[in-house]
Amino acid sequence: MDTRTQILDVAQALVQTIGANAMSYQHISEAVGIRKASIHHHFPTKEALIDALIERYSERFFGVVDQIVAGRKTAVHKLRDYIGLFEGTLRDGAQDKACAMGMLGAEVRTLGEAAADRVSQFYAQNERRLSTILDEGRRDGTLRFEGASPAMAGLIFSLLEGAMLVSRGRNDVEHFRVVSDQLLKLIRS
Amino acid sequence: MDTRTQILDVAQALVQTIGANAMSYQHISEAVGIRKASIHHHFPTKEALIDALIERYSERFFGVVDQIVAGRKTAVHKLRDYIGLFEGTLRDGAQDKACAMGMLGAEVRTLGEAAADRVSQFYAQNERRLSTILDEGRRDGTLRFEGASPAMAGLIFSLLEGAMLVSRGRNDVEHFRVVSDQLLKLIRS
DNA sequence: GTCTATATAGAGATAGAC
DNA sequence: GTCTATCTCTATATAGAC
Repeated sequence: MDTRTQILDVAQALVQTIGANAMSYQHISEAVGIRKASIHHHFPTKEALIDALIERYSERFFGVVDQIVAGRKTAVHKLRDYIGLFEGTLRDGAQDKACAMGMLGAEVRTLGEAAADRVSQFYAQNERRLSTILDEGRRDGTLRFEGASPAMAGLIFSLLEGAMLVSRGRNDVEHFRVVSDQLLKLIRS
Repeated sequence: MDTRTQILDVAQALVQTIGANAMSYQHISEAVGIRKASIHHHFPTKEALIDALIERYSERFFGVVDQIVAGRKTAVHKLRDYIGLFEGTLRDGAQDKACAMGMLGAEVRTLGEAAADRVSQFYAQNERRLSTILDEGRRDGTLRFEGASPAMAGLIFSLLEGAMLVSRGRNDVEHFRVVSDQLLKLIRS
């Protein structure tokens, strides 16, 4: 694996566990096995590293999400799969990882302009995908809820980000499943 | 106002906007108008400052929450008031502030043990209060939902924390209201 | 592309005068 | 209780050899 990828992998894992502000070149240097100065060859500044990390994370995430949305399952199954992405992140590896974009959302006032914009877009685009699934659920009869789909999509996305945050804070990964199961109880036909 | 209180006020506002890791004695020093060294007289370490901040924040928060819970309104109105606490924080002051405990939740892996414990307790205690309101709502007939009250309480708390995070990330405070209104549409009788 | 060496800034923290 | 002065450590970043 090339060094650039290794750096991004380590940096992303650090963002997902301790956040961008607590992440340092020293951390990355030790984990990758190169000197701090060498990181600057691949990413001239920390801001550039974070920007690159966000771009890759978004691209990958929507790659998976769009596959779910375009699939042939019923809407409620698509929603389950979507929720599974978040739960999978929480259960990924030894350390419980948060959504990188959730962590950066908390730190958004300390990010550069480009990064802050991308975080905002990530949220809006997730809600758009969710809204599509919800509309489909009303059509195929697998989902039922009061209110408009975009508002419900906003609720679901905030809920999933919040549940990751709270589950980690409680040191109880299972809490995420309790909450997401409760969501499905509310909107499943 | 005494210096200790001023320091706590500034530190709390900083945690709520940029987070504990981005907050420095330099920031506090400038805002309060004393030297960095003087802060150490009141709080020997940053960890002690954060611990004190958390204790005060929790105490104040539950002071208000318990008044809401103990009031004579219907459960749905109590829930509205509870949600209003979060929205009020978001709209407090010029800068949009997050819940201090939400910010610290994101940073929980970088906190000391005492602080991490208190964050965890804050979450659990909020859910307990919410569960009480939800039980009451089923009794007084103002709330209706599938599933158990503790699970629903977990959902609501994660939702509110997540909605604050996402609303700030989207740079759209109104988003919080859209989401919280949608919640009420789902569970109001 | 990675290294050593270094620059510069800022962090949290301490000692001791007033 | 606040100050000046200083310490130590770590942060991001750069220069230039290999």
